[in-house]
This record gives sequence, C-alpha cells and structure tokens, in this order.
Amino acid sequence: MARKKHQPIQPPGKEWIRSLQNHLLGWYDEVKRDLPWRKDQDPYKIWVSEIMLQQTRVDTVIPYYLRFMEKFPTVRDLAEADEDDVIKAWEGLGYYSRARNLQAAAKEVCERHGGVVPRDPASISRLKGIGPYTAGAILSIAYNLRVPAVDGNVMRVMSRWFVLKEDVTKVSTRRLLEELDLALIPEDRPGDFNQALMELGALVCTPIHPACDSCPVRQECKARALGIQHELPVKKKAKPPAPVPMVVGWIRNHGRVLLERRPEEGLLAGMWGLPSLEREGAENPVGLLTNRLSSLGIHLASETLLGEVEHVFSHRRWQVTVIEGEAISTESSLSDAFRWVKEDELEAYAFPKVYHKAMRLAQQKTDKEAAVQGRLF
DNA sequence: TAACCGTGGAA
DNA sequence: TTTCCAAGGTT
Repeated sequence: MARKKHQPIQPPGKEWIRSLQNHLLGWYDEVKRDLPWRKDQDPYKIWVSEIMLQQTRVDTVIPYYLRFMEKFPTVRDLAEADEDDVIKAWEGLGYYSRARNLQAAAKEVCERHGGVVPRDPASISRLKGIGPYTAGAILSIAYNLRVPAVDGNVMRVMSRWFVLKEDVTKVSTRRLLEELDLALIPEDRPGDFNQALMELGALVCTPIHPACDSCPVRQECKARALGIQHELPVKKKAKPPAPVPMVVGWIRNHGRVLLERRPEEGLLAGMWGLPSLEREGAENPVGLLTNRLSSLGIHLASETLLGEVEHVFSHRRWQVTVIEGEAISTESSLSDAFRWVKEDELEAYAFPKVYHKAMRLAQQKTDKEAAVQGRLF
C-alpha cells in the first residue's frame, strides 16, 4: 500500500550555505533593531527577555523588560525578591507561570551555579521555564555557542527556504528543523545568525504578505522560486476558545473589597482576583454568588446586577456577569483564599486583566450611582 | 500528541 | 466581529 511520503529535504551544499550566511548576516548588520536586551551579552538579561518574548510581541515586552531590569538588575536580585513583587512586575503580560518559573530558576542558578547562568545545554535546560528554544537562544546569544534556537519565526523562514510541508505545530517538525538549522550556523557568529534568522521572520518573511522583493536571501528561497511562499508554513488550526459563563462579585464592606485567590493549578493559577465562579447556563447569577458567599459566612445587605464583561483567553472565553453587593458583616474568620482589602490598597495586587475589566465596570456603575444620589458635585 | 496556559494587535 | 497570531513551555 502506498504510504504518503514526506518530501525529502536535500541537504544544502557548502556554497549555498556560505552564500546564505553572508546575505543574512550582512542584512542583519545593516538593519537590526536597537532593542534594550541587545545592549550587551549579559546572560541574565538575554534570559529575561527570552522568557518575556515567549508568545509575546516585541512592542509589548519592551516596557515590561525595562521596568523588570530596573527592579531586578541581577539574577541575585530576582532570586532574593518577594514573589509578590515579581508577579506584580509581570501584571498584564500573561502566562504568569513564566514569572514564577523564572524566579524559581533564578534561585536555582544562585544556589547551584554560583549565580552564573549555566553555559551547557543539559544544565540550562533543567531550569524551570527554559525549553529547547529558550536554551538555544540564551546559549547562542549570550555565550556564542553553536546551537539551534528554533522558534516560530525560524520555522516559518526555513519551511519557506526548503519548501518543508510538515506541520510546524508538531514537535517532530521542530526537531527536524533544529537539525537542519544546525548545519547552517556559522562557526564565528552563532548568536548573530540565530537572531538574524528571527529578525528576518519578524521584519521580512512575515506570516502574511512577506516582503520577498526586498528579502536579502530571496535567491536562496525555494518557496519564492515556486511562488508558494504564502502556502507556508503548514500549521494545524487551533480550536477557538470555548465560551464559559462566569459570575464575579464586587463585594464591599466599610470601604474594603473582598478578594479571592485562585487555585494553585489551572487558569490564572495562584492569582488574586474578585470572588468568582462558573455559571451553568440559565442559573440565576445573583443567587449563585450570594449562595456561595453565604457558605463562607458572608451575608449581603443588598446586591445588584451591574452588567457583563467578556475576556478571551487562549482557549476560553469568559462571559462574566458582574454583581455588586454590600456585606452585612465581616466578623467571621475567612479561609486563606479570601481577604478583605481597602480600596486604596488594591493597587498593590497583581490582577489579571479580566478582573480589571470587572472592577472598571463596578466602579463606573458605582460612580454613576453616587452622582445620581448627589454625592458628587 | 494535544490540551493547557494570557494578552493585545492587526487585518 | 472574527480570525490569526507573537522570540514556547509544561503536562
């Protein structure tokens, strides 16, 4: 029976590789962006930038990176910092386990590597949050070691160069490209070559409308020669986020607000937010929340349905009903997962975006109500 | 392998 | 409005 055969990749010849390296590095030397983490080769700085850049745009990362390096200038500063301060510095960046893993790894580096980011693949790969791409990026950029660093950019660029039609969401495809990439990295400038490859993907060989006419390696590109650059890379479509009805409460008592800490695992793990729970379809959201609070010993004098906010995560779409309530008394002892916090102390907490949206709605409505009642002006 | 884990920008 | 996605890692 005829099995579907993978298109074999011809190993590129020495002359082709030399030409590719010269064109790519020459272009990179001319147009590379002046990014904050490119000012020196401090492994810690490269590391922090690479973690922040995971699934995150350069323009988004820059202000976070600058603030983070100001607050935690060395790996030891990060290792010795309060976790709350680290999370606060990450507020709004998303994928918060990156921040916790980064600090845990910083502690590991201080305790077991003398405060020096390890320079061998096996050791650095054992650190939390450092996978195959990030290990390669740090080792090649900071230590100039000849190792592949294959990210989404590199997979896109290389799948076009070689007309590789394998699904790039598969691990096996990434490994294949790492092998191929290794053969292309020059002896003298591994870090620059890896960065040049990513820079090309970010600025020229873009997912949509690649600027092939101004590409420094257009002669070396097989997809462009065939006019099929738009069909690559092949990538399996992600499922759209599933809608999840939620209830969130803005519960106050004597100028304080009730906060709840999320479970240690799962979405927004360990983050503080407003008390919230999933709502099964047609249930009455107000009753659902008041029942939940009653079971904690928190009884409401009044409650109002304020409205809806929506927040989309990578795989879930929270449809949030926001409820405002006034608690009768806060005398009962709360579990560690709950806390009453003065309104002017909320800013000390690192809230995920969805809770900011809910709080904004609650405060809008509250201000309007206060204005109507003549407490303003 | 495939699902999970945030957010915001662009088309 | 919807879709895709941006320097991925963990389970």
